Amino acid sequence: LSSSPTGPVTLMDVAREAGVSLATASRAFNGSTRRVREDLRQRVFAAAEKLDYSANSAAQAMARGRTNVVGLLVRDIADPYFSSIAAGVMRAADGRGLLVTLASTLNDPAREVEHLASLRGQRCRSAILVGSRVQGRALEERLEQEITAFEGTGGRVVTISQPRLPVDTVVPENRAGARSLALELVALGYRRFAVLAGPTRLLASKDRVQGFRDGLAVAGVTAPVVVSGEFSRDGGYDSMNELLDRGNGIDCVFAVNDVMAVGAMAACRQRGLELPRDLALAGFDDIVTLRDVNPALSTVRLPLEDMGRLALDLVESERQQTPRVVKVKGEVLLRASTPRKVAS
Amino acid sequence: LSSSPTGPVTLMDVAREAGVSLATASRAFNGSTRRVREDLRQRVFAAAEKLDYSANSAAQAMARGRTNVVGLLVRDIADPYFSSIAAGVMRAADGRGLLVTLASTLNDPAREVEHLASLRGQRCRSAILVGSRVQGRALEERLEQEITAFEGTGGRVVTISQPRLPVDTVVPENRAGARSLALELVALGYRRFAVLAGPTRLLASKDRVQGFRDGLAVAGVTAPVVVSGEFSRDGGYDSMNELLDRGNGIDCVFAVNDVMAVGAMAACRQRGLELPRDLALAGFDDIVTLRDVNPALSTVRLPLEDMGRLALDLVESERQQTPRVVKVKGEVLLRASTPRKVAS
DNA sequence: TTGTACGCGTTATCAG
DNA sequence: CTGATAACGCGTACAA
Repeated sequence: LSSSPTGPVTLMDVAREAGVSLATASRAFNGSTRRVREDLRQRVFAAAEKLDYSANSAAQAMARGRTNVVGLLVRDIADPYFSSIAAGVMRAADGRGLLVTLASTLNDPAREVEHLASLRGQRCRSAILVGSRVQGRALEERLEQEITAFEGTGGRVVTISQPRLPVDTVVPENRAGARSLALELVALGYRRFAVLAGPTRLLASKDRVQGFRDGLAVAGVTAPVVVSGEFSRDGGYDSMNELLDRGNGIDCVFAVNDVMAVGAMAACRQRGLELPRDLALAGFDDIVTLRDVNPALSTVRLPLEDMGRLALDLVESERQQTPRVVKVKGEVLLRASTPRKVAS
Repeated sequence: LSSSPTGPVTLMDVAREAGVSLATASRAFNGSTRRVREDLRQRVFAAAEKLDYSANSAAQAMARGRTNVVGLLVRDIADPYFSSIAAGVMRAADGRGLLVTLASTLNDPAREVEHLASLRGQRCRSAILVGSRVQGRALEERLEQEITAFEGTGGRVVTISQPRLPVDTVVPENRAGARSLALELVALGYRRFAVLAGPTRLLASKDRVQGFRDGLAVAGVTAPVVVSGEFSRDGGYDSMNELLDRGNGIDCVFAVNDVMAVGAMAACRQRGLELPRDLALAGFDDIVTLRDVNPALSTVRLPLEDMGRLALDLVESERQQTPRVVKVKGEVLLRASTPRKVAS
């Protein structure tokens, strides 16, 4: 070989090997419109191939002022809600030749800000924040400030959540979905409802509870008993236990998300309650896990993967004057966990 | 303010604001051992805070020759096996102040190579390849070549899989685990086994099948019927259907991983077969999903999150002369899906 | 201890 | 269409 393996091979090496200038080599790869003579172009490619050249994207990032990586902030990648969305984002990113760097906030809004700052340092071209916004003006302000800083470096931000931030947002229709669900459950014959809610500060939870309440009110049914807990499987498990301990004559439970519902099922199972004979149960999201849960769980379906793709499309599209909002409908799915109620 | 918002604020801006030289500002942040006078140090930090400075990591990467991002290659982030490992990696990375960029190979070994090349371009400090190696010398050679190139840029590589590549590896004891499982199942009274295997080229599948075979042989039990399919839920579903169509008198099925087992359960359910009454079933991995599957599925537990952490520790530790192998034991977990068999 | 100056690998600008 | 050459933001010998 003409070059000894002294560190990584650079574009300069390729240029030398091809007998062209650095500039020409650069243009051969990413010159706007074919402005390089074909034979030279070929020579450059051949040289690159031979030397096993791989462009240093850090250097490109510096020269261009932007990377081709998009940052993805989720609460917990092991949660199927987030991992499905992540899969959607990654698939879309892949199609555009973008890289995805992932960070988990682990339920801590402060970490969300920290990580976003870190992504800013990386000069990510864009960031996708997924997960419910929380109440609290102080937190929100800190985040807004960081978003401004992020955008100041030329990056774009989008969220998948409630439209509380001045950025493009993919919004699941939590309220409307929960409302529809309530109506359908009433139509099935249920009358005494309970809701397993998440933390009160979580807006997604709040919206779903409210929507469910609305639906019941419209149907003229007694307001539900509400138990609050963590927005997780264990939260659902604990809340269901708490509910059962109280021992009121509930006939249908709505858990504000599927992971909670699934935890609630475990609680029932453990206490010898049989679903849906002894109690009906519904969730929200339609996470993939549900395919394998018994009895099949009624829920409000959100197109998780699509939402991820949508978010990436948004963040890669031309910036608009005012923040866009893409609403995503929830589809009520009635399954075995909420059969039509027979006259009691 | 003293600076107008002309693009991102650089270290230069901070230095100017603090009234020190660029070098001093740089050292204040990452000078090896306190070589900067305390008061200057404070001034620099104050200025950085005021200007909301965030170091441009692309520039740092160039100056240093390495990034603080580790690449993570998985088959599919929506698969709980991979998302649990990813969670472990990310948690560990977080503790070290590292960023994680994630890529999915989507079952295509060629994409694995492509993505690794892409990570090389990013000058990732390290890459973690998770997912079973496949048979095929050509693919392996291409991958080895790319690994060499990756390491040529100063990066480190580790795999979580079979130790086929000349890099540090976290190795689940597939064979021993499956062997133990077989022995325990025989001890429970089962005699006529079937195995739902993955693609024959997948080494993890191959090892597990072989281990299971070994166990049965040791116990003097007839060799199992083997059905091969995809290494996924749908693969398990299809394979189980195929098995049931054949209609031989199997009393216990071993699916080589949990997602396949879960697919197999769905197939049984759909055909009106009741587990474990009509058939016993066991899987491998102990993915989190299993918590919510009914009946509880017997399996061989792998400490997925720990494996992710282990991999990161390995890849961030001092490089050794010869590739290290960290073996991870599988723990047989007998649950409701494989009850002690009553005399038939 | 602090400051000056150079280099990292690319892109982009401006002459040829 | 091609080739010098100046940025890009930071780390770090080297000099003071």
